Amino acid sequence: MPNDDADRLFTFFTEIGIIAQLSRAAFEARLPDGMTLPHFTVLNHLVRLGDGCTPLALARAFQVPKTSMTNTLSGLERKGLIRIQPNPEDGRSKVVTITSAGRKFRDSAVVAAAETFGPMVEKFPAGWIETLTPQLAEIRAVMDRARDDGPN
Amino acid sequence: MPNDDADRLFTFFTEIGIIAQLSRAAFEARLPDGMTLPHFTVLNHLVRLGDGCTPLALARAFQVPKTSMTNTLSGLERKGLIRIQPNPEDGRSKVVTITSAGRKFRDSAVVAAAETFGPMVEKFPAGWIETLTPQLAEIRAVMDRARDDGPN
DNA sequence: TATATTTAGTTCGATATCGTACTTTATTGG
DNA sequence: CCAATAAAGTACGATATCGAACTAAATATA
Repeated sequence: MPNDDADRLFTFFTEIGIIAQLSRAAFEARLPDGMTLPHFTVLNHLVRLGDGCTPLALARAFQVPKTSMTNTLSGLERKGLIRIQPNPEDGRSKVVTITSAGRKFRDSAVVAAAETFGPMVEKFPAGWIETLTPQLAEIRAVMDRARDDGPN
Repeated sequence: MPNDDADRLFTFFTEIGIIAQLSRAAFEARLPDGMTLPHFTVLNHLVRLGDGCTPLALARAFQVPKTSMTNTLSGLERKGLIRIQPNPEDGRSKVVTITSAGRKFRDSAVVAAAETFGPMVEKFPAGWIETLTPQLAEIRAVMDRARDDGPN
């Protein structure tokens, strides 16, 4: 790879990183007390894609180590936003379900997100989000595959 | 903001966040021992934009709290990759300079980056990086401005 | 000039992240 | 059926991140 290509790539990932950091900080600033973005993200996933998945499935969905997911889930359970129960179909694993308090919290966080990002998005050029998102999704998919191939 | 818009926004930032996470993990896996992405990013900044800036300037450049920058810099100094000296022009502040070991390290990390991202980028659709990067930069600029306006 | 305010940096404490190693349960191969 | 291996989850330790409060130095104000 020529050096210029490396530079461009690096710039690209740097922009991605800074946007991720800024959006996370902006969103978390609106969240109550000890709640973090991962907490909300998990609740959102449970609402949108359904209950009853295992901790490991969640860890894979968000590309985090399972120890990180253990920590996130225990925080949510401590706050009464989810329940973690033994999996009747597999003694090794558990099943995560969202509580009604969890649903309520998620809904109010969606409102918070709207308030955080609403004023911002009005200033983005029209249609960018719609065209960028699928492109980013594809880039993500490529990176996922590269990762699955393992480090060669 | 309608709910659909909120959803789209959320999806967008989620993709951004996952790409940031994947790229960081892929890159750090190539870095020796205790080196992190922020370590490299600071060295890269010193090489590309020049030596002799203050810790606070670096913290602002990367949008991190100054306490985080203190930690990053002390790690780099411990490894002999930078020097931190008193600022002769301002008794409160310090001046950061990169050592030759730091330069050498940065150069080899650039190679590592090329090896990490080279095989990946070949699989991205041609030209995407070139068109996406300026768009992301503009989105980032909008978010920066929104942040500077402060919480209203 | 004397005091108040602002600025740069650090220290400290709380929490997040994540790798390693472990326990428990399932699955596989003989 | 039994041993070997794999898989799910957790405990633990190391480090990163970051907010609050602090110190020291510079600047503003009276």
